[in-house]
This record gives sequence, C-alpha cells and structure tokens, in this order.
Amino acid sequence: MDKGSRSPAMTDVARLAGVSHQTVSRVLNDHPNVKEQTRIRVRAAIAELGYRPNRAARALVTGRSQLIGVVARNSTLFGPATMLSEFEQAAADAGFAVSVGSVRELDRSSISAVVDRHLDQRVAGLVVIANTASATEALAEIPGDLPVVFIDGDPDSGRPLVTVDQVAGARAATRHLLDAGHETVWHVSGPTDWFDSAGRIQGWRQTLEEAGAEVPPLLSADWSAAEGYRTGQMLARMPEVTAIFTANDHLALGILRALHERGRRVPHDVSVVGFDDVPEAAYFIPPLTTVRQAFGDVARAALSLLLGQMRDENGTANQIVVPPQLIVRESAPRRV
Amino acid sequence: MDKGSRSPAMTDVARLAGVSHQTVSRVLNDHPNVKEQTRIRVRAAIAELGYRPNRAARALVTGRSQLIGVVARNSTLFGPATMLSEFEQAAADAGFAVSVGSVRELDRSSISAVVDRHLDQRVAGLVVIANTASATEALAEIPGDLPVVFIDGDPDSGRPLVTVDQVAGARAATRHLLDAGHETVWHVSGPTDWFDSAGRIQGWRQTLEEAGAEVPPLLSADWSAAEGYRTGQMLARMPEVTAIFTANDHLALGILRALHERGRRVPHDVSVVGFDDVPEAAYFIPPLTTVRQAFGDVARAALSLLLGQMRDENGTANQIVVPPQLIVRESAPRRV
DNA sequence: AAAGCGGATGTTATCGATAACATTTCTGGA
DNA sequence: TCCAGAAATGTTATCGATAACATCCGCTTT
Repeated sequence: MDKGSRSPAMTDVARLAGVSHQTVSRVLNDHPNVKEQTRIRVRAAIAELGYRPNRAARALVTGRSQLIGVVARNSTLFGPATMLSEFEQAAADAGFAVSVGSVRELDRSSISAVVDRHLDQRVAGLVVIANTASATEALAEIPGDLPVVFIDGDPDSGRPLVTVDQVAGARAATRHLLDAGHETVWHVSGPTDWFDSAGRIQGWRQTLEEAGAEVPPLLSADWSAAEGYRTGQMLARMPEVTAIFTANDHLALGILRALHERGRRVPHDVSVVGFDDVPEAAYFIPPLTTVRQAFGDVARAALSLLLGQMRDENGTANQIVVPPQLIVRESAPRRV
Repeated sequence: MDKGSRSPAMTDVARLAGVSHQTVSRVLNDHPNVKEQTRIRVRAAIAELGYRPNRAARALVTGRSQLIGVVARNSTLFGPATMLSEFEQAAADAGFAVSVGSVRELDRSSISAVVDRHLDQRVAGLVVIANTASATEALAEIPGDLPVVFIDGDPDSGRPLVTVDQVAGARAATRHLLDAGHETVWHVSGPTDWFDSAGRIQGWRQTLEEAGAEVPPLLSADWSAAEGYRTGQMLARMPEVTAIFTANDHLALGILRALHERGRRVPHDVSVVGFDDVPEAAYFIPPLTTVRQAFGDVARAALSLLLGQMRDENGTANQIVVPPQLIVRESAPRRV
C-alpha cells in the first residue's frame, strides 16, 4: 500500500480520519475516553493507509521500547539455545521484540558490555540466562528500575527467577538407579560454578545420603561429549561402578562410548542416566534414560514474570520453579 | 556515575565541553571538520558523564536503527542455532544489535508477520535464514531499499546470499566412500524442500554418475535421529548396502543405532558419513566421519555483505560460498 | 436557566538525536 | 593588507510519537 515516498505517520491517519493525531494515539493505546464511532473511523483509516506506529518515536518520548533484551552465553548448548528460541516465540506473541546479546564468557566485564548495549537500546526489560555465579555479579550493572528476570540463576539471590528444579531432577535420577538395585550411584557433574551443576550435585548427594548409600567421589567435567568420554574411560575400568548419573546427555554419550569400547555393556553391567533429553537421546546406543527439562515452560514463565514487573511497579520478587520429568529408556531400566 | 535522575543527553555533554550539541554529534559520528583539541575536550566530557547516545532518538531522525533483524525458523537444530549465535557476535563487534524473529514454519504468512515486526523496529538490514523455497517467496514482503542477505537460500535467486557449498560437501563425502572401495553409496537426505538437502542430493548423485556407479533410490527423511533410526532399520536388512551418506549427523546417529541393533558392524560391514560435525559427533559409536560446515565464516560473510549493502546504495548482488571440510573418523575410514 | 461536571477532543511542549543552513574563524595567495 | 575560500562551529528545523494541559460539548442538578 505504501506506494508513496515514506510510510504514513500518525498525522496522516489523523487527517484521513478527520481527527487530531492525539486521538489516533488514544485509539492506539486503548484509552477509555474515545467515542466508539471515532474509534472505528480511526481504525479504518489505519487499515486503509497500512499505518504502523514508529517505535523509535514512541521509545524516544516514553524512554522505553517494546524490546526485551536477552543476555546469554554464546552457546550452542541445547539448553540455552532452546530457551532463547522458546522465549522469542512467547515474547512475539505478547508484542515484544527480542534483542539477543550473547557473550563468550559470563565474566563481569563481558556481561557489563552486553548489558550496556541493551541499555543503549532502552530495552523495556532484561532476561539474563545466568548459569554461573559470575553472571549474578553483573547485577550491579543493571539499573534498579529496569525489570529483570533471571533464568537458571542463583536461587538465593531473592531476585525474580525462573528455573528448573535441578535438585528434584537429580533426586529422581538417583532414586531411579537406587530403586533398580544399585548399591550406589556415581555422578559426573558439569562445571561446578554452574548453578545447574550445583543443584544436580546436591540432589544426587542428598538422595544417596538419605538412602544410606556410600557417596562416591564427585567427578566434574565440562558439558562436552569429549570430557564424558575421558571420564568414562576411567569409570569403565572400575568394576564397582554399576550406575552413573551424568549432568547432561552429551556427557552421557561420551561415557556410553567409553563403556562400549571397554566391553562394558549398558545397562547389563552399567546403567547410565543423563539430563536434558535432547531430541536424539532416544537414539543413543542404547537409548538414554534422562531427565527432561521443560524449557518452553521456563521461557513462558520468565516472560510472564517480566511482564508482571513491567506492569506493577511493586515488583514482589517472585520465583518460579518448573518441575523436570524422568524419561525412562533402556540405558537405565526399572529393573536390571 | 549517573546519580542524577536521568541519563545525560547530548546537550549535557555540550555544556560541559563548552561547545554546541551539534559539535558533540560531529565528534560522535567522526565528521572530519572538528579541531583535534575540541574533539579531545568533547571525548573527555563524554567519558566524565558516562554519556551514551540515545539510539531511539537517532533512529527517529535518521529513519534507521543500529539494529539488524534476523529471520529464522524456530529451531534448535545445530546449524541454525550456531549460525544465530555466531552472527550476533559478529554484529556486536560491528556495533549492531540483533533482533531475532523466529517462526514456527517458513510459510509465507509467518514470515510476513516476522518481517513486519522487524520493519516496525526500523531495522537497518535483514538476514534471512531461508532453508526452504517457501521462505524465498517472502521476498515480496521486503521493501526493495532495505539491505537483505540470505543464508542458505536459493542460489539462483540472484540475491545476496551466503551459503556453504553443499554440493562440494556431498561430493567429498561420496567420493570418500567410493575411494574406500564401496561399489555405490546410499543417501538418506533431509526434507527435499530444503536447499541444503537439494545440494547434498545433487552432489551425491553427480559423484556416483561420474564414477559410473549405480545410483540407489533416494531415501528422504526429516532431520531427526528418529527418522534416521527408522530408515536405518530398513537399510540394515539389506546386505548390499555397505556405504551410507546421511544429510546430517543426527540422522547418522539413528542409523548407527539401527545398524548396531541388527548386528551390522560399522565400519566393517557398513560405512557411514554424516554432515554438520556437531560437537559430539566424535563420540558416537563409532566416531562419525562427517562434513564440517564453517558456520562462523558464513555468519561473518553474511554480515560483511550486509554492511556492504548498507554503505553503497548500488548493492551488486553478491554471493559468497563457503567451502566445507571432510572430517574422517572411524565410521568411514579411508580403507575398510 | 445557570452552574457544574465529566467525557471527548484538540493544542502545544517534549523526548534526543541528525540535517540543513548560517555564521565565525582560520588560512594562503594576490 | 586584504580577501576568497575552506575549515570549524553554532542555530534552527525536524523526525513521530506521548504527556500535559486546554477546550468544547452535552447532561444533570438545583
């Protein structure tokens, strides 16, 4: 429709509808005091011209844009990538655009730079996927009046936060292995400075202690299949290891291969449970028992917390915990 | 530093530096006609106040923001997720923010909606990750004067495009298997409406024909391990199948499991080559020979094309093709 | 019938930057 | 020494929306 030189502005709509631009603004923002008839006329003019409000102008005068900034680690890890994608969908449905700002490392200065970039844009709110404690420190950079929600952050910070219940997930995994008859369960964790890792370690340890089982030494790794493999080579040589719970599915993959190479059969000799339920986990050899995280739910919860903060000024620090779900497959059946 | 009520504006800087706000603007935009001494004074004032330009104001007056929109399928597939992440990094280094707009399906109306959202934001340019032909149609929605770069789009469109050389990758994979002594190579492709799939099919078929090898029926699937498994169950029962080239690593994973279940050894009985080189491919059972795509290079190339278009108006439709690399591992060694 | 009131609408100021034009200050030759 | 022309800087208009205030109108109330 915009055959003209530039796209129509509010005054163009106003002229066509025979009202002032302010009335157009009122219609757009659903102000109560507009006569129904006028509203209809304005709407018609908007449609006819194909008018769309200039967000830059709005942002300039209100000091706030219809933009939500996301701070995430530059990562192709399944969790964060899925989270971002889900969040964008949810935000779009609510009329918000999402600006991503990824960082290579979650250190103070990188985060500070990304937050600054977002502040430049006058984002209406910020979502921080803060897997590590170092990310939480970057709090200081964020102005107090800007709505912020953390995903996977520090549960004790008292800040609005959405997270998967890592402890419960780890408990379910460990419990499952104990119930299947194993004397104890070994755990290969993610990096210990990640909150996710910490929660999973805690759940694993608690469950063992409650069951009176011996707690084996903690093996910590990064999240990669490579480190899983390396750790697996060691575990494969230890006949007393019959049950392994890993902090994610890719670690489990590496371990499965190491066990396979050493001739230790899964689940006959060793049972393995992962975490995440990546789409291909069902096709590992053997199919992986794992803990599924509802990333979509987390993303939607984060958005709703954020929108809540943006509405009421009295942002009662709210925390939402999403329960995980154990998916049982062959690598760790109910009974060996 | 901003203890005051609101963040400092250009006039505040101007007052402190003892110049007009226009001179501040000139310093910010690197205009040539500013005395060195003045420039220094302004820079000092900027630093002292912690001033940062208001992008909304700039966007309003120039009609264009420092924002690049990305249109992508809502996807946690390794390729697209990596691409987005890499692109954001590159854009940030160049001073641009990235707004993501993901769609569930790459159909005309979804894309149109996302493009509209981006236009609302007055994006300075658009990157479309257009894996399928249907995405290309959405061209029509994009104003002619907006810089656009396609990633993985239609090579014949004549539009600026960056893509991995799928044909070359498939040729290398197929060639590798033929050189290892296989009579022919079976191919499990991705969805046939994806450009990636089409290129890989073409490279596979060409190589077989040139070698005088029989071309087996094409097996097409989606990108999932699940379909790889299903297809693999069929292939595993066919003794004449000794070499399989799959369109991505997850398909290969499913096939590996199916072969394993049927007792067909890899690579002794059957060789398998994937595509993508996901980080965990080296830890499949056995480690997967695959074709690595340099997503980082693609992202940076896309950005540079886009910036080029934004500078010169005469956007000579440029196309960049990034070569892939064959990574040889155990699933398909050089000699069986 | 006049006053008062609230609903509906219009007018003007404003946000913070760049664009366009105006003005002042340097230069280097004639 | 003076002047043209360029370099450096300043002034004012502008982008397109919302905020704040002003006005108009119709209705109730006394």
